[in-house]
Amino acid sequence: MARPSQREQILVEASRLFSKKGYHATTIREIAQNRGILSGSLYAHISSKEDLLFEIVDDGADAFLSAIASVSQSDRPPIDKLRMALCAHIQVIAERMDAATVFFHEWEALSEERRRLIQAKRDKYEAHWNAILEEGMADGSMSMADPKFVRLMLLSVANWLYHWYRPSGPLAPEEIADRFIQILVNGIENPGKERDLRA
Amino acid sequence: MARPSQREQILVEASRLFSKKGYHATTIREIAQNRGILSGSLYAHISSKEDLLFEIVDDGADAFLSAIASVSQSDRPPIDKLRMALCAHIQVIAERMDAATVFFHEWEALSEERRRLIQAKRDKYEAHWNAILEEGMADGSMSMADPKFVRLMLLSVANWLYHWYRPSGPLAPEEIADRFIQILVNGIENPGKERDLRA
DNA sequence: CCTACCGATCGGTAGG
DNA sequence: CCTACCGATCGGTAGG
Repeated sequence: MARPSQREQILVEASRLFSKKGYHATTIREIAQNRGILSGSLYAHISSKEDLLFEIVDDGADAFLSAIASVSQSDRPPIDKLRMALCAHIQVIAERMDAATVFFHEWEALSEERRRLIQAKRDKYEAHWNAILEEGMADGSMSMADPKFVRLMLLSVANWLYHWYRPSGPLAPEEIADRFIQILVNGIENPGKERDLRA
Repeated sequence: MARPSQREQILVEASRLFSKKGYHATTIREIAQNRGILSGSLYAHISSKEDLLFEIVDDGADAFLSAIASVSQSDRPPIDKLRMALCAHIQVIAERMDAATVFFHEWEALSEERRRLIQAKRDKYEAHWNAILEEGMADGSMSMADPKFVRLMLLSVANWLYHWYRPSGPLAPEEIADRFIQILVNGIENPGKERDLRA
């Protein structure tokens, strides 16, 4: 990787500020100042503040999509795919916390046309998860009354990471994924104790 | 309930706009206009825009806390408490979607002092969940390697609701809670198929 | 990338 | 609750 261009560095700085303060609360003067230039000079590299937001959010959507695409294409058993998909999702967030925060927090600030574009990528992403769960039901390795809620549960847990994950924390992304999968796969009820006897 | 005061109606309108457009993107002129008055007249009812945000967020925190407090105090079995706590959480969000969205999305826009106040209430809320899980482990009805992650999973799922729940949707809060609890309690692995044989 | 600036709009106030 | 307004700041541009 060559040294990052000024444009790339502007994007990194915008991600940082948008994630910390929010899109609307961040001024282009702050972004410019932190890059050592004046606000007017920003416009030699970008054409509008919203373009900056769109590029961050769209890059994020692509990162999630390409991570799960490679998992979907593997020929591992479905429960392994589930673990790999969750791990990949967590890694995307872990490696770009700022962009992930902007992705979940600020994508609705985009114009309607661009919002639709991002929504389409989100739909595509969810479809990958659905496919993994359906495969698991088809081969008998998974059993669930409501796959839609399992997917919702998985993505809720995976997405919520942007609220609490810290790269300096004690657990690597793989370990976090393992713990969630273990809970989800086995459940929390103690098999030694019959539920029906307690009611 | 008597007719709501102008102040209460301003809070409702502010919740609606803050949740839809974000705190910083909402102007006090919009709030005033939607209440049929001019922006300057707002200040007869509130003292600042941030006060409006704080009141919404703080009311939300109190709603979550009082909902789980009544569950904690009941003498039902821990798994029932889990279901009740999740149901109560979902109901708080369902009954005040706008405030819940502002609570999760905009609380970081508060001043540091007020942010600390809200954080303290969030910590207290999490402690209630921990207590329920610990009770379940103590009486043997639940079994988990990592209670911290079970709590994280529960709260991730519960909190993510503000992204997708719609009061007009097909499922009542209780039904949503039931489906999540069923997945979490029983797990998704098909007991008829041994995991170790597939590796 | 800077100088110099624009029209618009922001949260908020004084005085009634 | 209105009239009338404030200082500050916003995103963005023209011309170099």
